[in-house]
Amino acid sequence: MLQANHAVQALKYSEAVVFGGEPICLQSLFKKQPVEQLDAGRSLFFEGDPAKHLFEVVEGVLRIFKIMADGRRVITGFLYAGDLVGVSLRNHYLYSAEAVTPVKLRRFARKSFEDAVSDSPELRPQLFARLCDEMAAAQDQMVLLSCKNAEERLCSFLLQQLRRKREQERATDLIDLPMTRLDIADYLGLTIETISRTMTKLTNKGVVSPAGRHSIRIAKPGTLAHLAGDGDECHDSSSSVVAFDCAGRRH
Amino acid sequence: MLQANHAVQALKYSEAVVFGGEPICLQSLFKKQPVEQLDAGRSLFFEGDPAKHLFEVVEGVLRIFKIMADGRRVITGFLYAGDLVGVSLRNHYLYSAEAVTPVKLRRFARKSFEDAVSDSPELRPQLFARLCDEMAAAQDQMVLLSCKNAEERLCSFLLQQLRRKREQERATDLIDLPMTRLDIADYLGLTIETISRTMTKLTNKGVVSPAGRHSIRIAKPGTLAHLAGDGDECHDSSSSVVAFDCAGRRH
DNA sequence: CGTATACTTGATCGTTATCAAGGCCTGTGG
DNA sequence: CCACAGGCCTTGATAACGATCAAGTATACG
Repeated sequence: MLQANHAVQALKYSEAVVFGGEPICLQSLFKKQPVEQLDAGRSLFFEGDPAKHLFEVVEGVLRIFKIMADGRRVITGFLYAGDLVGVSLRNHYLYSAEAVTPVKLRRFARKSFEDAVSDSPELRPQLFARLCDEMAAAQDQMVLLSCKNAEERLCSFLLQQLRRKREQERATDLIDLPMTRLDIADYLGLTIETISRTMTKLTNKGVVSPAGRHSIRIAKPGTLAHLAGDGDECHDSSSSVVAFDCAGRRH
Repeated sequence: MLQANHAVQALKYSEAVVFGGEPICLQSLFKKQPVEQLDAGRSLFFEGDPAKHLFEVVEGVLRIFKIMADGRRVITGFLYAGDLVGVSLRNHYLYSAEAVTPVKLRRFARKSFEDAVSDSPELRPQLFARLCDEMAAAQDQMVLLSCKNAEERLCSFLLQQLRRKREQERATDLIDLPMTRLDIADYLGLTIETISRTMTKLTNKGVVSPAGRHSIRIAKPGTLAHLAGDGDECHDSSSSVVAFDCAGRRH
């Protein structure tokens, strides 16, 4: 959710100067703010807290999650450098946020942020686009949680990590997983044991090979994509009806 | 998702006239558009289609869904009178939309809508608020799909319907379910058999009593809320840490 | 080096999917 | 008005997938 566009960040910032200090991209808004540090495992805010600030992740990884009445935790997303935290809400945070790794971030007062975005015809569509990306990610996650089995879920997750890595680095097959197995389990709606077993299964199949506890090598990205079960994203509009008729029934 | 605010619709529309034709609420934008009809079961658009239009639901119920590669269907939401369809996207629809019941709706060109909202300092926060509501709904659905068992899921769904009904009608205990069991199943990530069995179980417990195929009486709303397992929405920020420590592990 | 934490593996159980059959509304045509 | 057909729903039997319980192993950190 709220994927990064930080590749063009520096460029946009220089453009901002040209337009008499009017920032052109969302990140440039945060540029003047001091960088704050958050140790691994520390909380940034809690679900239900008054939402006084937004944050931009400068470095590190955050998890955002909800706790159910009986103590079960649902991680609704991980946030990386360039992502914004705390946008999709009104008066109170929708979720809690914690540092997975040591995190560097910039803080922005909610009111000022909203005013700045509201005043700028450049920033508004950018914020809107981010919300839409976040919405699309949320829907993909619903599909995953509704339909996919353990293997498909884990493959989808690994694929997601691989894609993110490839956006910032050419031709990588080594991805790092800074979060724990429990984090992954709570994100995918599974248990740590199932994560562990499925990981072993993928290793035995030769799809991945472990490279330390928080790192993994993707040996067969194609197989991984196939096992993720997203069906190569074939959005043939006319075939939707057909697919509905011969609908399988697996959960 | 995109909950209705239609109670204040008429008022806002009259205010719009005062401000020299500048519409004050999102629905008033659609007021001039002709009402279109869609028979039950017919498609409004397909996932992946170029998103040329937005729609306002005037009457009836829509389902929005995605079809997976193997034909499985995930219903990501139902839309009712006052809801907007097709907002959270960019160039292509994120999901398919079909009429559950005969539907009346108003169409608006995407470009015109975006221009109108972009130009209006009144409309912008309204659209933003709707997106946030939609996001909150999506996250609740993720929690449901991640953690809740069949009974909790069905109770959550029934409670959702009851709340919606009560927003427009005082003290109702009779709700109608225009969608089929298959729709409910695909929305809750279950099968029709499980929906049926759970419904019977709730009937035996005296929590609900069936009133025809597409209608149901909520005999014990309190029990229903308790069984839904949302824990009375107790957002005590300090207790989040405690809850995490004694976290249960059920999926 | 030792301890705590994270992870892996194994055995068993439970919930829900799946397969199968029967019953009930709904709408249609005689 | 009734009979029939089709879809929709319910109920039952069985199986599978993943949760849970339990034990053992590896890794990070003091």
